[in-house]
Amino acid sequence: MSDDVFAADGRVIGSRALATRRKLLDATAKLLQEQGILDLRVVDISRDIGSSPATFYQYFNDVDEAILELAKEATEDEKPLVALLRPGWNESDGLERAGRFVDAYMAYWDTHHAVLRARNLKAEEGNRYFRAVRTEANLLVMDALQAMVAEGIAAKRLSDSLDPFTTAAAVVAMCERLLAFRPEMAKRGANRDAIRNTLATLLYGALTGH
Amino acid sequence: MSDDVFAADGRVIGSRALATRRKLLDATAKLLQEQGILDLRVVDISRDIGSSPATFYQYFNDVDEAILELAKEATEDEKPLVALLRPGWNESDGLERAGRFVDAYMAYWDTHHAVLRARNLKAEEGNRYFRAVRTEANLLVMDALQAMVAEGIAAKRLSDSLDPFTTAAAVVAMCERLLAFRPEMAKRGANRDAIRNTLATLLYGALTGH
DNA sequence: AACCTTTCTGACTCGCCGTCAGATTTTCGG
DNA sequence: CCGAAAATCTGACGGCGAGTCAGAAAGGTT
Repeated sequence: MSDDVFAADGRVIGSRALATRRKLLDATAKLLQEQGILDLRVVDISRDIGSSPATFYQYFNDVDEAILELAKEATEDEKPLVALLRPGWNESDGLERAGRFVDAYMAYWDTHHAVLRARNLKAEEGNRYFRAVRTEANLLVMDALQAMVAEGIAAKRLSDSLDPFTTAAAVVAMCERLLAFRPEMAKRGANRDAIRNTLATLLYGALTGH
Repeated sequence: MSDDVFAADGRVIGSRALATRRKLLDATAKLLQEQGILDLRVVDISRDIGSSPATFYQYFNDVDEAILELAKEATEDEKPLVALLRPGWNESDGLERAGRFVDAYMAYWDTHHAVLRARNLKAEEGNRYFRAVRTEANLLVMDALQAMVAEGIAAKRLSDSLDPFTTAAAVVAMCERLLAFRPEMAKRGANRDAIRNTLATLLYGALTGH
């Protein structure tokens, strides 16, 4: 296993090329945020770094491949969130623990909003690579959630008609959707605190039965 | 308000043209299901009805406009679901009522799966018309859900840290996501009954506090 | 049948994608 | 510091589907 980075044709690239590749990725992230994924053309990304489309294709087979790389980078930042999901929310400070998790998840989404929405969009479209990255990221959180649900069922705090995997998927669905839609929900009167507290209360309820 | 149907250039169309338009819509729905929204080209839709691309553009400015029409038709079938969402789930048959709603919602998604996913995809992409159709459809259900949440809070069964609108959005998010993902979740071991019962239990819990 | 309206389509232009041959820049042994 | 080899970059081109338009075909009316 090496840390070598490859060009689109498979060869290992040197430091100059690596810098060019990095510039392309940064430009992709920037344009993704500024003008959305639909108007993201290779010619624009290339122009942004003062280069030609052919250069882009030296490093990525298409725009999706660049976005996929950004999505993988974002997944790294999700890993620390799992530490906040440990059994024990049924104790007296459970609701506060739920709130801390929601805060961290919101901060994560704020940082990577454009890339995460693009990732989910591509996954929805059926792109297998984005599906895989998304699933990997979600499973990080879902594994921890499943354990909490299973514990709740074993302790008879939660109904045994709950399937732990499906419950975990539902919880992640709530979180992702409310955070992905936060800007639009604000227009309908749901501000940051309302979302934060509602989400924390719902998570606390679904995971502890209280 | 008339029921006249218009061509892309705004003129009212006759019965022959109406039939052609209908054929184009049906072909669009068929190909949407068969090959997904990404490979849905105007040339294919036209060829499917034995016509030319120019004919398609007589009735729709682009493929999105045809899909939008299909999405509006699907919304009609969602309206009856609201009748299943009435306050009173806190009574002894509450869980059964939740189950009946989930059954109806699952049947609705089974029927319109391809169109609803396409609608949500376009809404995610930021298309304002698809956003509007989706919001209209979701508000049908969310209004009823909000009323149930508000009642639960008033009766002290639910925490007052829940925002009714946000809670309704979260519930819809759970439902849509689990149903949209049902085929993929099945591969990870969550079958139809597991999803049905988990969803009913979670809804019952979030809306009644039990 | 002659004429008018509605509907349909062949053929065209346009813009972006992705490729490739060759130009340019960097690296490195001597 | 030079020249050759390797690495990197790019101008120019072919291809494909979108969308347009002038005129052909079909249908309706008297």
